[in-house]
Amino acid sequence: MAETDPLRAAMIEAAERQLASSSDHEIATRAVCEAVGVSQPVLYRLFGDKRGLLDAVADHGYERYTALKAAQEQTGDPVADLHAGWDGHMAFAQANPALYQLMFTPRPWSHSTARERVMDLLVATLTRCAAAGALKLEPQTAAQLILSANVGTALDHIARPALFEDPALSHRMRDAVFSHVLTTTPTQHNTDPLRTAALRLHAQLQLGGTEALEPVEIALLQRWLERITHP
Amino acid sequence: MAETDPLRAAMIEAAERQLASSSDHEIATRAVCEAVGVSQPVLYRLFGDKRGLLDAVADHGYERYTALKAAQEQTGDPVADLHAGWDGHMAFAQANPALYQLMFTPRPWSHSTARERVMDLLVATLTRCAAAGALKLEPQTAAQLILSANVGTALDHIARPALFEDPALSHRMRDAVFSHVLTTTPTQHNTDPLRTAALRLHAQLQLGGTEALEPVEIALLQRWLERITHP
DNA sequence: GCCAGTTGTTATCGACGATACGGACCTGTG
DNA sequence: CACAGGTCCGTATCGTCGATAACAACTGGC
Repeated sequence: MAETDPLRAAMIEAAERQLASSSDHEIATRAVCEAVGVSQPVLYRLFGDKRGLLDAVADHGYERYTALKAAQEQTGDPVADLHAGWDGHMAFAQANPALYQLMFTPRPWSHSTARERVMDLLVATLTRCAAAGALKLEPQTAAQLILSANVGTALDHIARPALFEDPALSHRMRDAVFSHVLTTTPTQHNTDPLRTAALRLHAQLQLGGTEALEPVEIALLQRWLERITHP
Repeated sequence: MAETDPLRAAMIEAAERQLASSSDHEIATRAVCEAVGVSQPVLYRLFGDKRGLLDAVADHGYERYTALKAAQEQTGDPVADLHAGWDGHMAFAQANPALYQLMFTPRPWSHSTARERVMDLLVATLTRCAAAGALKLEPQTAAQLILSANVGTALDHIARPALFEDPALSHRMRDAVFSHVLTTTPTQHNTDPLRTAALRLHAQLQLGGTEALEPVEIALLQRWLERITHP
């Protein structure tokens, strides 16, 4: 899964540098090739396309994104991790605005999986929240809400960077979405207790599994729990 | 303010058509000129730049946006109008995905005022909500929150258009933000009543003004109210 | 040793954004 | 009517870009 071809990695990093320093958030294949001392056909053999190069840059951005997150998450309290995750997302957008737009802005032909992988990261944290009984929704739905709000806020901040100086707006949005997604107190059952219990068990199974049941039985049980929690 | 030059308008519409039908959300100045039967230098004299043309297309998209909104708002209940505004925004994004991205995605060199004007429209509706005592925040802050969430959700839907078929996600986001911005019931004072009253008076003055005070006095009063409502 | 696959080069193509230049057209003045 | 000034548009062209064809050098396995 890691990058093995050093030339490929060098071109990706050169493209990323050029993307960050270009005024119009664009890159030129020629300049990328010059920066690493090879000729154009090399790029097209490695990435197939300029789009392929951009996809690789976006996927590489995901590595940087996870590196930034791995340094701050997993404090034991999944809800606290969730808050830190939101702020880390905003910090990443501020530090790499062009790369951020490449990763999170829709491109019609993109084959990059960066956004999906960020979603998976978020779903993992949310599943831990659900296991603690702190989640009102299914992790998948909650993740879509949180990520959309996070991206929308970050893009607004990128358009007017002065907003980054005052985190009030970002925190307001964060609280608005989180209060709609999380239970006010971890052990409170302010909705249907059956549904809450089912969500919690589903998350626990997702995280740790169990030795008491066969894998097939677990799979069926999970589908039953989804039928309880979904409609 | 309206478009007077028919040639300019024709080029904008041609560019918009080409933008909507292009697979990569790009336009070619040559093709736009061919579509209206003129040559390239005409475009550069009218718009100065390709960026200028795109800015004009974005601003023209704002006209279409307001036309869609004027047909459905102003039902007397400003909160209902606010809900319809959110759904109308999503419908606009679904109907014109490429134009939507041009209008609401950050472009480093853009001089388009489309997003600011959409903000102004939203602030106007929110001011009516504040006048009805239904707003917990200043209209400006609430508008930033709502617009960012709306854009984030719309971009997510554009990236995966299947989401448009089920409005559940969009409505969940809408409720999350609105419940953070609006009072649960219009006459309820669930926060500092002084602050709420000040917000309400500020909005009323913003909307209708008064004959009882001189303009200078009103201006000073508004500044006092802002000092009350702000921290 | 040789052949196939890999890896890189040079040279080139077509499309694009942008511009220099010249000519047609209108307009007002004598 | 003739003519000068400005406005408006087309022709031709430049430099850059993404992409590819054709060819050359290296490598490993039988």
